[in-house]
Order: sequence, then structure tokens, then C-alpha cells
Amino acid sequence: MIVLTLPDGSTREVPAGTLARDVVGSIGARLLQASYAVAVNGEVLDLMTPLRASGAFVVITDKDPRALGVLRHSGAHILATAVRRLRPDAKIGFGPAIEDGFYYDFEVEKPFTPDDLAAFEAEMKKVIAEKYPFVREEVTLAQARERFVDDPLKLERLDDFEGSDEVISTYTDGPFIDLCRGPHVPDTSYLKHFKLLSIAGAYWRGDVKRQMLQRIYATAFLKKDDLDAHLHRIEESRKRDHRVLGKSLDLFQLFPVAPGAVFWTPKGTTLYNTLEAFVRERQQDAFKEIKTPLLYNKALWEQSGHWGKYRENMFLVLDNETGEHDMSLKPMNCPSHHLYFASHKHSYRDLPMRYVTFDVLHRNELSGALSGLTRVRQFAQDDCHVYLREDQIAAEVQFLMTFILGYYETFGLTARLKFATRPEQRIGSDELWDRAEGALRAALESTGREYEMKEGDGAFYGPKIDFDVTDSIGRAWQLGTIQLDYNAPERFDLTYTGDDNTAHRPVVIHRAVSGSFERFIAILIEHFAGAFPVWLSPEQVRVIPIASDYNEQSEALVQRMKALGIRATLDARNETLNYRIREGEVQKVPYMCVIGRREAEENTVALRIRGAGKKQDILPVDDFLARVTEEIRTRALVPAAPDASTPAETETAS
RNA sequence: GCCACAGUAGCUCAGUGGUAGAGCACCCGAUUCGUAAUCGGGCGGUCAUCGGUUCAAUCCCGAUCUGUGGCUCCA
Repeated sequence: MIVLTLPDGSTREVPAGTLARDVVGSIGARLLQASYAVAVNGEVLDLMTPLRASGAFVVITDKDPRALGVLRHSGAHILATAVRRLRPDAKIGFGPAIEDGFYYDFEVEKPFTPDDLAAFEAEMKKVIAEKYPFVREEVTLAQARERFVDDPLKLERLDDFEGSDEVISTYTDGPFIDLCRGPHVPDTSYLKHFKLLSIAGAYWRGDVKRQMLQRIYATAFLKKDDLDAHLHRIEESRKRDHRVLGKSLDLFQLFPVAPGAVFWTPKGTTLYNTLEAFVRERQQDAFKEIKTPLLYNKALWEQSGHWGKYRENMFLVLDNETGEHDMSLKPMNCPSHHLYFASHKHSYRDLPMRYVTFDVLHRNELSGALSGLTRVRQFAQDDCHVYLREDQIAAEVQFLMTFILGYYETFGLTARLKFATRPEQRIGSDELWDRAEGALRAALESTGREYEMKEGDGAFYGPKIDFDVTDSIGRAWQLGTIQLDYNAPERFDLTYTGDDNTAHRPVVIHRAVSGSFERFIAILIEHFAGAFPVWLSPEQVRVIPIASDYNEQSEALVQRMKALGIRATLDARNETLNYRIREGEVQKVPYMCVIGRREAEENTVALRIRGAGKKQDILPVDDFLARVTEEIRTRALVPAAPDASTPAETETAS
């Protein structure tokens, strides 16, 4: 007999070998209907599993977040079942549940087409209707090899089990059998709300040197509403895609003759400069900005270690005199800063020394990796290197973290911290890494903030703290970073003079806040759906005279705003008021001032706030100017981004 | 770089083996308007580039470039 303890503390005593579903059924028939799996001592098991151990027993219903993972994994098998029926030649790879759904990888002679996708989805519905049970079997390695004799990818996977005592299990649903650890839902009919999303290429086992498989992405949910909401979310993020908004709001362009390099329009340049000015303002006291060369001899990269580890990502430049590609555009600012620090003597009293640089960087990214503003070949960072004594690390990390988090807060972005440790590809001794990781971790702990671990994800020269920022629709982006570096000081022979009048080795911290301006702007565009707070808006106020009689007053108002530093424009075109209002809304101008007879006579403005519709405030010009000036000065998050359901969002921007 | 898909006017897109069309934008004219598209007229394209098949190619085929979804990588 075994004893199962339910969440309410009650216990059930059943013979060993009783099926999980019978235990669930004995608790309640309705409960059995609503259950997807069970968990015994935290391990998720099929309902068909014979129970052999006593312990905590939890029924996994749709209230349990683990139910969705089980369902999606079963969905992957159902997908493979359908694909195998229509394309018997397809060899199966892996098919896991992922964050938003599931995928399955296939090796096929002829790649799948979008038409295939529709056919597979239809076939899946048949498999679901047939209500095949998922049957688990435990087999020996030899038996498994027998069963998957026609599936080379599975055979390769089975090789990993050689000499291991791990249990090998297979799952069968109707005609399809897969090598799988499980667990699964009881039968195929459990999958009700799903959608196949896309076809993509994926290397077998993620290895560039291996063959390309065809991956089918799909999503599935327990409830129809959840699926609909998810599909709606996909649609929403498509609408706020920075590449789409960048075009309709006229912020930037990309030309085929300059792949991966951004052409900023006047409005985009204003946005960019406003951001940069903000960073400069925040850094004016404790940091020293320097401008440094873009092109360097390879000697610098040999010293920094980039020539060996990073050269394939660098744009090499031909030196006509030597006939060699022994010059390179800089892919990062670090060596420039080290060069400068090393060029003169420093006292321990002057540390920490913080250099910042906004120079243009070039990285030769794979052509297929380029995407809008988020992945480019030419970009700029708000890059900072801090040179400090080892005893200053904790205080400096706290200082930088406060700086970075305060910056994000201005935009209404929240950040999660990740601590990343030594990667496989690295320079420096293990002793040095032990010291660096220990010091950075201690500094991080001293802030009292929560953080996650990212083992093996550090920079090749040191461990780091990454700042993952969550935007307004819940997507995470890695932006800022604090990286501790004991290697560069050695390589560049950096020193400072201590109070004992001898040379000491400083430590270097690499810090970026925005990541890159390009990518940060992409995130801001999507975060605000193009409706920037007034301080960031390229155009802050648009003045619209109702008729040409009021052009003069309107022009005077614009001039007055410009004198106050407000980015104001006049729209006195010979178009209807409705037309011009609509255009201002589509362009997401935060404030529109309508000037007619009443306003001209009373020296007021009829203020239309972006996204607020017909509702308008009539207020004295002076009050309006004071309000806008104050909002800009405080970088207030106003006016709020309009709800995505406003007409401006559903109509095509002109 | 690899796999798949795409490229038609400034933008969004339709279309055909017999050298192209809409809406918006832009220009001109009328209209002087009270909060999301006034009306009329006009301008505008080597159908991404190069090559092939064909009597004939924007359309079929191939290569190249660029973009998109992924893989890999990463700010």
C-alpha cells in the first residue's frame, strides 16, 4: 500500500500500482474530467501512470500552470501524427512545448509550404476527433532502436542513452510513436484550442554544421478565450512593430545599399538626439565624456584579444600602404577607453574614473540576423567604462544600478536582473574568474535585489549583471549591462598609484544603459506604440487654425512656443479641420491646439489631447504653455498612450 | 551564413504569357470649414537587378541583391 497526501492534508491509502486516474476518479468524477495529469512529490505524471510511491499528490487541472505545458507537448505529438499521415517520408526530430506554444522539427526532402500548414492543421483536427489514447511504454535501448529504425534522428538521440540507466519510454497515439519522456494528456481529444503559426528552418540540435530541419511553430491553450487573446496579442504587436510605425511616423529608413545601417529622418533624429541629451544630462556630474577614433590598427585588437576571438564580426579595412586588411572599424569602445586611461598616471584618490562615449560602432552581423532597428551593423551605445579599486566594487555596482534603474523608470519600463557567469569561450585564468564572479556577486547581493542566474552567459572577459526590461505588452528585452573585467587591466597594463606610492592594478567595469540607441528606440516605439510622452515626441504641439483668418495668431503662438524650446508646428494647409485633426492623431502628436474666433479673441487654445477624442479643454495660452513646459521639464509620462482600440490604430496611417 | 517565403507608383495593395491598375500621398483648382478623410482635375511605374526559355516575359526558369519568419549569434 502507498499513502497519498492531498493538498488539503487528507490522505488516501491505495494499493501500489493503482492508476493515477483511478485515484483522481475516487476523489470526484468531475475532478477526473477536469484533470490533465497528476503530480506526485512534484513530479508530473500521466493519468495512466501506475502509482508506486507515497507522497504529496496533486491533481493537475486547468488551474495548474503545468497543465498547459503537458497539453502543448501532447499537441506537438498530434502535429507529428498529422504530418506523418500526409508526409510519410518525414523524419522526426524533437517536438517540445515552449513558452508560447510548441514546435516540432522534421527532416523532409521537399520543404513544407504554407499550404501544407493548412493541410496539417486540418489533419490534426481529424487526429483529435479520433481520440487516440496516449500510451506510454518503457523499453530497453535495443527495443527502442528497433522501433525507431527508420528515424535516424531518433537513433542519434538514442545513442545518448548508451551506458546510462535513465528510463527510456515511448508514447503512442494511434498510428504515431515517439521517443518521449512524457507526460501527456490521456488522449488526443484534449487538444481543443490550437493554431499552427509558421514554418521555419532550424539546425538539427541547434548546430550550424548539421542539417537544416523544417520546424513548425504552433500555439495551444486550455481555453478558447486564451487562444483568441494570444492571437490578438500577436496582431497587436504586429501593429506596434517599430518597422511599421517607423515608416508611418516617418522616424527612420533602411536602404538596401546600406544593410543594417539606419538612416534617421528629421523626426527620428530629433528623437535620437533627445534621448542622447537625456543620457548626457544624467551623466554630466559623475562621468567624463570623450570622443575617440572609429578606425584602429589591428595592434590594438591584438592587445584587447578581439583579433583572436571577435575578428569575424569586425569590419576589416584595407591599408593601401601595406596591402593588408590590418585596420578595423571598432566594434566596441572598451579598447579606446583603456588606451586613454593607460596614457597617463592616476592616483587612487581619483578612482573611480568613469569615461563615457557615444561613438558609432560597427559589427559585421550575419546578413540573415539583421532586423529593423533591433539588429543592425552600425549602432551607438551609451557606453561607459569605470576604472576603480577592488574595494570600490560593491559601492560602484550599487551606484550604477541605481543609475540604470532610474533611467528605465523615466520610460515606465521595469527591469529584472540576471547574473551571468563564465562562458566556455573565455580569456583569463580560472582564479581570476573566481575572483571576478565572487566580487560581482557579492556586490549584487549587497543591493538586496532579486536576481536570476544565467550560467555560462558572461562576456568572454568577465561576469556580468544584465538588465532585462519588460515593455508595455510584456515582452522582455536585454538592455543594460554591468560587466566586471579583470582581464583588460592586465592586457592593457592599466595602473594607478596607491597610497603606498606603488603601482596597483585597477578593475574595469563595462556599463551600458540603453544597450544601443537603435535598439532602445525600437523598444520605445513598440512600448509606447508610437505615442511618445510629450518630452520625447519629435513634434510636441501642432497648432491648427480653423480658417485662414486665424493663421496669423496661430503662427505667433508657434513662434512663442519655439522660443520656449517647445517643438511646435503649424498646420495652416487648405484642408478641412477634420482632415488636419485626423492627420495629427494618426501622426500621434501629443497636443493639438485649435485656434478659431473664440480662441483668437480670448487668447485661449482649444486643446485636443492625443487619443482623448472629442473631449477638449479650453484654456488660456499661458496656462497651456506652463503645463507643457513643466511636462517636458519633468519628463512626465503624459499624455498616456492611447488605447490600441482607438480609430487611429485601426485605420491605415497615411 | 543556413532553410522557407516575398519584392508591382512615395505608401498600402490588386492584376495579366501580348509592354500595367485602385485608394492614399503629391501638384493644380474650387471650398474658409469648430475636433479622425470636402469635391473635381492632374502628375507619377525599365513591374528589385542580371541572365535564360518563348514569336512575345512584369508573369515561367536560374542567379544576384534586399526584406520577412526562424536557426545561429547578439547591443
